[in-house]
Amino acid sequence: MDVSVKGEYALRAVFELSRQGAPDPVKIARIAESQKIPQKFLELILAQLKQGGYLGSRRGADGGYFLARPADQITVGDILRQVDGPFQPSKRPFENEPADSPFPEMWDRVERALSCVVDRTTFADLVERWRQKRSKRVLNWQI
Amino acid sequence: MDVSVKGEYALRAVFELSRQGAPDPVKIARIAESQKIPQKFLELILAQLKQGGYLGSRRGADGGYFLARPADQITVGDILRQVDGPFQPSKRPFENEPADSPFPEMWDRVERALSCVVDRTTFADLVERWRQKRSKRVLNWQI
DNA sequence: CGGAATCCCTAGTAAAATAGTAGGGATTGG
DNA sequence: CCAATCCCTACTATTTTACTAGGGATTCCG
Repeated sequence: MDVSVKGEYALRAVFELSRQGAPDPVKIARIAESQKIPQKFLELILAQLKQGGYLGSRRGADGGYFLARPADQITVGDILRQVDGPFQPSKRPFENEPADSPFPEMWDRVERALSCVVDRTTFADLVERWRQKRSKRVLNWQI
Repeated sequence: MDVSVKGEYALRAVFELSRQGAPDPVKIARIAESQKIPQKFLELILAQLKQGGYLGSRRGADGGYFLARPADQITVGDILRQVDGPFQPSKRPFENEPADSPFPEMWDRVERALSCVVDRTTFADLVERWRQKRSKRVLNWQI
């Protein structure tokens, strides 16, 4: 029931790209630094996200990665499934499980509950919440 | 986001014990057979569940395992946490994460959503649903 | 056009987790 | 006493995780 480090990194990277908002590409090196992610590892992750259609890229000097679609059309669930694979509880039923087992139904509930959060949280939402938190902090700091 | 095979085995074993209802101990060999679990592996799992206070046991001929408390006071979440450890999303925040990160809050939501299912589903519930399903099947079979 | 900066692609790898197996010792009921 | 059962420790093969390494392909700039 956990999320891999790779998944975390992927979320952070997409968050970083969403935060910029700008359409100009951001370099891997910059994402890696600002989110404290090993650069070479991040390269692999970003390639995977591009392959999933979530990111685009440009090579050469002044190249980098960018969102392939607006931040309000990419969800946390999209990214996690792309890098960590599907949430497994749905892979049920178990091998030669009797038809009257109560577990598949429960796993369905679990998956729906999970989906309610991760498939409804877009990166636009995350950026908005982040901005709100930050403005509160600045307010406190000014008092 | 998946559940280990060990976790599945643990759930099935406790379900099997709950289904019997009887207070007399059930042998490991019997649980292993009826739920298709490698016996020696199951021994380890049951020991762990006993150590968590969910099961009791008796040795010797006519020994076995039994629920340490009523099935309506053991939840799926209890068992999963005992054998697979705590659900990791709560282990956030990430190392030296900025205070305004939007992720910890999201992981909290995820955990609450998960908890709503696994910590509210008792083995008494599972047995009840199983009985209902089975009675429906029998009904169909009789027509 | 040259060359530097960037992404791209394949491979390898150390450490940890997973899913067991093995072998015998301690208790208990008959 | 003895057979059946749980109990305990250790070992192990396989897979997954979290990276690292090295160079190739593009693109922009001057």
